[in-house]
Amino acid sequence: MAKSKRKPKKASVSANRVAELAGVSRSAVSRTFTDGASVSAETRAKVLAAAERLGYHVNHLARGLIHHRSGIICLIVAEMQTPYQAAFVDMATRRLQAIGKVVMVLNATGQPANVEAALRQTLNYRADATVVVSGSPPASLIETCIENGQRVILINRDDAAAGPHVVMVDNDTAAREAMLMLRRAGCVRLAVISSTAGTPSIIARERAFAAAAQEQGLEVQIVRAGPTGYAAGADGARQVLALSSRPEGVFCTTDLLALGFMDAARQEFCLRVPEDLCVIGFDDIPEAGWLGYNLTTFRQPIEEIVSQIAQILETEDEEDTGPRCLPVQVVWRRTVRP
Amino acid sequence: MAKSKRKPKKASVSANRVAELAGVSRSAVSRTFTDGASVSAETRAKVLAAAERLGYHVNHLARGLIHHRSGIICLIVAEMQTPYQAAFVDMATRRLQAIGKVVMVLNATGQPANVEAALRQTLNYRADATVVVSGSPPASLIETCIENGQRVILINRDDAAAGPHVVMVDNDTAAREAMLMLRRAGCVRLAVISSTAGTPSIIARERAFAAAAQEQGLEVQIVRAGPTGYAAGADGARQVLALSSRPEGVFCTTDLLALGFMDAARQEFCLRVPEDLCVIGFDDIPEAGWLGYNLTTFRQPIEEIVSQIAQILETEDEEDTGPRCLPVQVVWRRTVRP
DNA sequence: CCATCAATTGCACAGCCTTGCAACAAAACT
DNA sequence: AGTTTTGTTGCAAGGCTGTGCAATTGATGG
Repeated sequence: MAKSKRKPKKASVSANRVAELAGVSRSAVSRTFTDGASVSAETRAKVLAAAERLGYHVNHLARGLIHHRSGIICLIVAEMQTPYQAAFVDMATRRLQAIGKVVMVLNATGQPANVEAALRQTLNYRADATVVVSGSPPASLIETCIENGQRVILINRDDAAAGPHVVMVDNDTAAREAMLMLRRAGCVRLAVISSTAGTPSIIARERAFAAAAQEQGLEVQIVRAGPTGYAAGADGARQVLALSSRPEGVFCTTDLLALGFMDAARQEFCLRVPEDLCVIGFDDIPEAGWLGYNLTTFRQPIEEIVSQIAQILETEDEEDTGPRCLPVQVVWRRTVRP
Repeated sequence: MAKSKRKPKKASVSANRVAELAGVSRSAVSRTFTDGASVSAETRAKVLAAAERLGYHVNHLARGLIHHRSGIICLIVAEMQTPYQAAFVDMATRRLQAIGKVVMVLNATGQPANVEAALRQTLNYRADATVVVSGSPPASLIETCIENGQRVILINRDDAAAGPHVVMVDNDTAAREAMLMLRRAGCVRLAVISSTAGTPSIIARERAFAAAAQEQGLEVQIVRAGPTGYAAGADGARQVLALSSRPEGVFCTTDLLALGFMDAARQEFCLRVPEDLCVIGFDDIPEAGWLGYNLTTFRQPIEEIVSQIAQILETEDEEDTGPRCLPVQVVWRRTVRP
């Protein structure tokens, strides 16, 4: 009588009905739809015909019940409307579908509690694996996942020590390279435009850039004007360019920050890029290549990251191969003087 | 023996084990996790304690098996990396999670066959409903969905006649309004920059704009330079602005097209917007509000669309309320002279 | 003290599928 | 022809949960 009570509509057609119509046993139907099972061509044909006529589709819920694996991969993600995350989800769904998986997207935007709720769903649906792109899941829940035979794959977040698989990108090398690029362009006063999000990736980029600069005896100003995004980049520009000695070279920890920064620099401070100011981003989102920006940046190897995920999924053994670190590639465009 | 054979890892903990540990029947466990079931506070507490200790999570696969509804909503989408689609998926996952559903994303980018495969998965997992955002599913499969008691919700595609629910946006009124806005800004030579995608929405916008212009006795040039996106917008500009009598007012059927168009117009033809050229877009993606663009456009009411979806899902009766058409709102910025 | 009632609990079945096992038929071989 | 091999097929059990029904319990009222 509760509000959640729904009438079961029309029961969907089951293997029983197909078997009946085809004049074979239910097992035969099952085997027809199971790879590698032993069925004669004749019965197979009969079954397929009957299935087609009735609109039968194997119930993956029941199948998952038996196999202890549902074929579902959970993707825990937040801020999905940002270009980088969107591109990632796009690529991931495509690749994982190609290897016969299906992706359940759990949006963990907002409170950290949402990550926990998302991870719970993962367990409820007996997902084959969980890919965490955003947010930091509580260690206890990760443990539960693993104890239940589930795999957890962390992308660009090395905080959780052992257990889950980790795929990350070589933020350090990239950030150091960025510093050298600005240095070679003749920039002396440097700044990092970053965000208050404080994700492992962003922190790593800030730190590595600052460390590299310090080794050269250069001072770096770090500005975090808000949550990662265009607006924070623009605000960062307003903070940093109003100073008497404005920076000549800027490393933005995200492309979106870089684009906001450049727009504010040009519109509100009448600065030219790269003549007055060199800018480097990170991610290589599509917008970075637009005519108005031509942002020099580092390409996140999304395809490779997803390939690593696919590879982990297809590997039998639970060997902890340690974190996999992928190189990033610099994309030269026109916001840094050569 | 097939390659797909996997060892079932560790069997996850079932209600049986919890019942055992708590010293109650398995039914008690089940009822503890069922809303509105009759359990004493005492046993409930015992069960919860045992469940916590064992890391038990209700198996939604088995639950779905009984209820004939899995709690899964399938979202069939393509080109997910584009800002509009990404924003839609973001909003949809958030809202649907809030009403206790979980979203399975099926990427139908590429061949039309992919849509069919996606719709099959929908049936395999006994989804409560399927939301089609991209692609045109074959009518026969939609029929199968409905026969199996599943709901199909089409967004911005009115092609399928009866049966599924349809939520769409008032493209016609918006496009006519766009025409009037350009007219009032004093533009006489008009153009529509569109794409070769040929989705119902885009076609509707083209047609309505052209019809409105014709009523005023104005000629309109329609250019489709490629698949919907930034590049096609820039190419459209190259085609249309190279002519001797270039248009003064341009309606782009998508913001992404508009941004590409504007960039090419400014960079490659040294035209000023809106002094030399007025531009109107459609969607109101975040990029449209960036400082360098300030694009006047029409806001797609994403929240309202998703609200409609939620409302359909929460309605008991399968009454076909006919297509729901939502108004779009004009967002005045600075690419059209007032 | 007994009857009545409500609340709780356990049993057993249903829901849909996969698969080991055994039975079976046909084909291949000696 | 008899025997072994190979390939099919059906039976039945198992996986996990929700729920109708009946039974039990405790409380309430006369």
